[in-house]
Amino acid sequence: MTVKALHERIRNDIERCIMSGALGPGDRLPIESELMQRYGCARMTVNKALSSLVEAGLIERRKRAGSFVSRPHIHSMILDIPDLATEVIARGQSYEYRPVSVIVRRSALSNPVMANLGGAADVLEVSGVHFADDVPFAFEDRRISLLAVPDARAVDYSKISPGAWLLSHVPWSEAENRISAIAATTDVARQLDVEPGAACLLVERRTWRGGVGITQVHQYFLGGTYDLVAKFGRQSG
Amino acid sequence: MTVKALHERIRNDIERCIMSGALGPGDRLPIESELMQRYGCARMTVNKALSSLVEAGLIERRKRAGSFVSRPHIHSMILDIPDLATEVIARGQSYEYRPVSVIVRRSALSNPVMANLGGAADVLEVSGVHFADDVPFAFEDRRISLLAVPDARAVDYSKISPGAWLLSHVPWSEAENRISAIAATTDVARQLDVEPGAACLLVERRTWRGGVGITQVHQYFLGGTYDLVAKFGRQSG
DNA sequence: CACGTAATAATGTATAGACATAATTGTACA
DNA sequence: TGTACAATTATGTCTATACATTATTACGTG
Repeated sequence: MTVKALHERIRNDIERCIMSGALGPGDRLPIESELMQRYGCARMTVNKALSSLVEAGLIERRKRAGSFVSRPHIHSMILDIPDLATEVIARGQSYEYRPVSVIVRRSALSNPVMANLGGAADVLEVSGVHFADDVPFAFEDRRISLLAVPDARAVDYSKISPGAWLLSHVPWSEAENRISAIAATTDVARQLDVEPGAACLLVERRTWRGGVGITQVHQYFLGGTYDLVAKFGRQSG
Repeated sequence: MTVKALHERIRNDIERCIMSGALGPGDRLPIESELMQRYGCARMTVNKALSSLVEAGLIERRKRAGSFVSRPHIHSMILDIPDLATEVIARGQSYEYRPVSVIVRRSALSNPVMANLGGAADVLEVSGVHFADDVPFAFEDRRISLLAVPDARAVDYSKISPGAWLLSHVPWSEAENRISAIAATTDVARQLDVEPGAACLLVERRTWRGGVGITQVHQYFLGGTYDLVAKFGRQSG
């Protein structure tokens, strides 16, 4: 796969130097006019390559001082959050979601959980279990703002999981995931058919669209049957 | 914080439209020449703004067709992995690392764990416990390739944790994290001073530099005392 | 009607030059 | 000696223009 554009070639050249360690954190890059000569091109072309590296967090630039390879921060990595149904099916297993309960709760402003989902509007509470080959592997407990997503009320969640339905019907702009480990409560344990106290991976996700809360969900994954993978090239923060 | 550059202003204007939902996935943006007129600037300026949005994965552009808001993929998010010492201290607690064992293991190629760390070279195995206010909250079990990092042998790990030492002495280019929940083994439970079977968050991290394995670590966090947060603006891929 | 070809509309890349901005370095003066 | 100020250097932004690329649309002929 050859790179055509000159600015991309320049970018890739420098990126390779950084990735291979030939240029380490803090090292200074050649100045624009030197790269300009080396590649026999205009300054704007070099500039585009370097700007792209800045956006990617690979280098930092200071006026009068020059361009420098930035120190990688371990703090931010790319986390892959696969779609449950897709991943299970990709493993050659059958996937199914079975709702446990669906209720509409009149919102009370005093409830802090609700405040996130648009204040005084009603909230749909849907809980259910995800199965792989008819074995439960995740229990989820979700709240959906009926203010933001009135259509969610009419959906038949025995046909489609609320996550899948939301993903394909509601555009969203921001999300936050919190990942931790907890011991299964009796409730969760019963749904997942394990002993209370078994280790579970808990993913708490909240989703917004332009500042308005759409949904929040607690997903309890059976320890060992599921893991999240965060791959990483390089990043600055 | 006012944005100075015009291309950034244009970029932010459009970004806000997308984030607020005024422009939804699939919607078409004005063509360059229209934005050019609207902002009274040259085409290259508009182009820079739009290119930046492409790099950020917010929009996609097709020749002759135009620019379109891209559909967000839930698959990749930014995961924040804080530095343990920094985070504990930020909470106003005291931080300490105490090594449990440090041994040099002659590598055997047949051992698949070793293969990752450079084949036939020796490997340093360091395990220890992280304390917050003298209470253990994480146990870690780490292997360091002495081929990639010969200096690691001479470090006094009762003074500095291997993670902290590596971070400040060894540049790296790639990493992978695998996150899951497990029940504490008797070994881990003893180190963390909990009952065997207690829920733990397990983070397995592997780090490379230009394809050469540097270190791999298993970190067991006491369930509940620690969680990872993945924030998210918008991403495509 | 089908199909190949030309016109067209949009983005993609690149240039050369201009002026702005910021940080460092050097110099001159108190 | 130290400090204020000016010169220098490297990046930051923007313009106006040119030509390349590519997908769509329109057209015209067999």
